[in-house]
Amino acid sequence: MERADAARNRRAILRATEELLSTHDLSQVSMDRVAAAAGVGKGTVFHRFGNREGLMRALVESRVQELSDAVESGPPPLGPGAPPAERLAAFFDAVIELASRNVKVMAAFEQASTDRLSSPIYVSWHAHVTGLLQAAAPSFDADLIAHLLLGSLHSDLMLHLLRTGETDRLAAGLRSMIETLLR
Amino acid sequence: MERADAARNRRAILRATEELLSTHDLSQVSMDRVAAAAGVGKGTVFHRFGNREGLMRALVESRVQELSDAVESGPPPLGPGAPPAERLAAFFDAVIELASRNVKVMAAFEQASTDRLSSPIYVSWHAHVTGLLQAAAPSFDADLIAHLLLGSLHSDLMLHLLRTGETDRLAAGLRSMIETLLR
DNA sequence: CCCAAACTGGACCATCGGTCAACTTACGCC
DNA sequence: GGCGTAAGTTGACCGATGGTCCAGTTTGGG
Repeated sequence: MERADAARNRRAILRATEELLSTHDLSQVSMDRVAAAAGVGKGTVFHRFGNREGLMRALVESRVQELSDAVESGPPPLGPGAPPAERLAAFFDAVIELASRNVKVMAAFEQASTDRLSSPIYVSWHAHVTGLLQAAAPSFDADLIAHLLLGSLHSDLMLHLLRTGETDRLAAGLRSMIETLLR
Repeated sequence: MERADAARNRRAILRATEELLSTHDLSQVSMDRVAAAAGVGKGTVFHRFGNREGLMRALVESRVQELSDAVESGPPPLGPGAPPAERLAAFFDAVIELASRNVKVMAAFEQASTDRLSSPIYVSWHAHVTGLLQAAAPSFDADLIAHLLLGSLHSDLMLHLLRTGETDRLAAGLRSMIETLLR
């Protein structure tokens, strides 16, 4: 069980981190500053989240939960039921939308992460895409192509495109690419 | 003009950095250690390369020069002359080969880099791929697709695949993807 | 040979992520 | 309602890092 004050602090820390990320440059958001902004001691932050990576992962996870639910048990075309090709397209649309609304958070996580490809989120997304790809185009090396497609969501590119408000272009481009691949 | 001793130190520093990267974990390769391994003072390293990013970029550039030359003025299919689709395939084969032989260096550069997409190397590769893509498939958003394809070379994925000796799979997968796209 | 410019080295600095031991607080239980 | 204790909190502290600075050394053109 988590004590009430602990839960309150956890939320305060997450909120403060997000706030700092959205108003300051990533390199300016140190653990000290997060603690100060959240109104807690630095020790508390580490006690709660283990390390910087843990903090950022928790932040990403809080933003990603909704999507995971929709994919696992929501209505088609995102959830089960629709043809694989349509689910794929819907999934990438959804992830791009999510990522563009949270670029800073994603970037912070990537930067703090020692092994992106092993993070639970990446693993689950990769498994999902691989599955759909296998169903839609059995002749492909689905596992690999899934990596390639997911690589498009790297925060580098997202930031680059977001700066000029072109995230629609990314969605459209990826969509047409998937379409062409599966034809 | 660069003085003789300065040139000697520059080479020693680059050699030492590479040596350290190949034998130690990336996080263990600090600027102090590089300086010590090269047998020079830390100040010299910074005087020469400005900062960590500059060091790593110089290292990557030294490894990439050969490929750039081959692309600009070497024999087809890598150099000018061959049909765009073939040049594209040849280019990615070459880059993957290069990257797999220098993963550690690439990873170090990416990690030290504040803005990968603006680095001269990325920019020139992106321009090259965009040009070929435009010629081979005018209906695509070449600029964007070029970003997506180049994203496949991220050191994350390269490291992941290299650990199990699967870089051929990457080359093959990317090749089939390009082929499918241009058909 | 001489001297200005280029280069060098390493002590020094601010800052960072992370630890820890002393202290405080919440809450299940009687 | 009080109480004991497990859980939580804190900030001083630590070692390491990237980067600065300047007093001293070296180089090579005139």
